[in-house]
Amino acid sequence: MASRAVLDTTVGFHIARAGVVADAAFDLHIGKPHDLRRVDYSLLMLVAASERLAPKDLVQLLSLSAPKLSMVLDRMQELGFIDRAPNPLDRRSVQVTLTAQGAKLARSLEPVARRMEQGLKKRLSAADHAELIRLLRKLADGPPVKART
Amino acid sequence: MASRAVLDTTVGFHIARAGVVADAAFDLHIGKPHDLRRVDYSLLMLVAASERLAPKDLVQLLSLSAPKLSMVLDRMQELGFIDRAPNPLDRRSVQVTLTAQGAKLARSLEPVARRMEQGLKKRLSAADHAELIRLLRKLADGPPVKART
DNA sequence: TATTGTTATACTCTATAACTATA
DNA sequence: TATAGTTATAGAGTATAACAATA
Repeated sequence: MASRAVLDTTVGFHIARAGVVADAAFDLHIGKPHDLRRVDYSLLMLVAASERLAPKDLVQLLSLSAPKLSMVLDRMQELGFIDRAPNPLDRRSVQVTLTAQGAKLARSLEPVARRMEQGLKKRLSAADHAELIRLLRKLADGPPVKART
Repeated sequence: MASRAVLDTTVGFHIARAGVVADAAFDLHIGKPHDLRRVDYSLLMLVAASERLAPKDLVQLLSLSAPKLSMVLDRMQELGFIDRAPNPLDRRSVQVTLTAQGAKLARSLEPVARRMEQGLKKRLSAADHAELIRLLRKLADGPPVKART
């Protein structure tokens, strides 16, 4: 039997495997109980943290295509969690804000999210948890992948 | 502006963001040049490492549904990279093996995969890279998420 | 009756292009 | 002409259930 050395040292493979666990934790604590998808939750928390964001910003922050974001915003608006209003300074642009209901939901999800992370402490110590996030951020925020100039 | 403390300490959010970078590196080095999807590549390398695996094993290792795996195996078989044969000890079960062509491809992808990981060294030092994989494995292989008994 | 694997189906996600309105 | 956002469409991924073969 050949070695699994290659796959075992491939970061992407392990990110995908860890993602399965993180997704299960999300579904258990947030997705199922609150009927939210990962992208709904992330969008909600990002708008909560920034007060108002343009779709363009959210496309960047969530790594979504513009069309997909439009659909997510449609759903979140129908659910009454967000509002869309034209930006008075540039009427091409839209300002996304939370409704009172959306802000209430975001606040109520904060302790839920903390419980979710606590649940992962069965697998990762607090130090491991912090270090994992530090390394994931370093990978995500580093210089672009291609651009071999 | 409210704080992003919650999202910033949510492992799943950072796994998703890092996954974007890892996926871009995969597409650049392996996906585009060799016309392989992530699941094709992982399957190829897993079968190469184990000589023969049952679909049941691959479902577990790749976190796929059984129907999706069937479709992946169909495609990889049509491309001539794998064979399927009934297990003589239990004819319900199937043995998946690499063809000569599949084994050749797997070997040729080893240096490519190493180059891909080298490319990530612009973002992560060698020590960071190893530590990140250690923590991701710990998260992926820990005790089940639910089972609150 | 249970297990392995496949086929069928519907639903969601993703990527691209075309379109509207504003600048 | 360029940009922000939406709509339309087609392709790929995902989940569920129904099925066939074997144990």
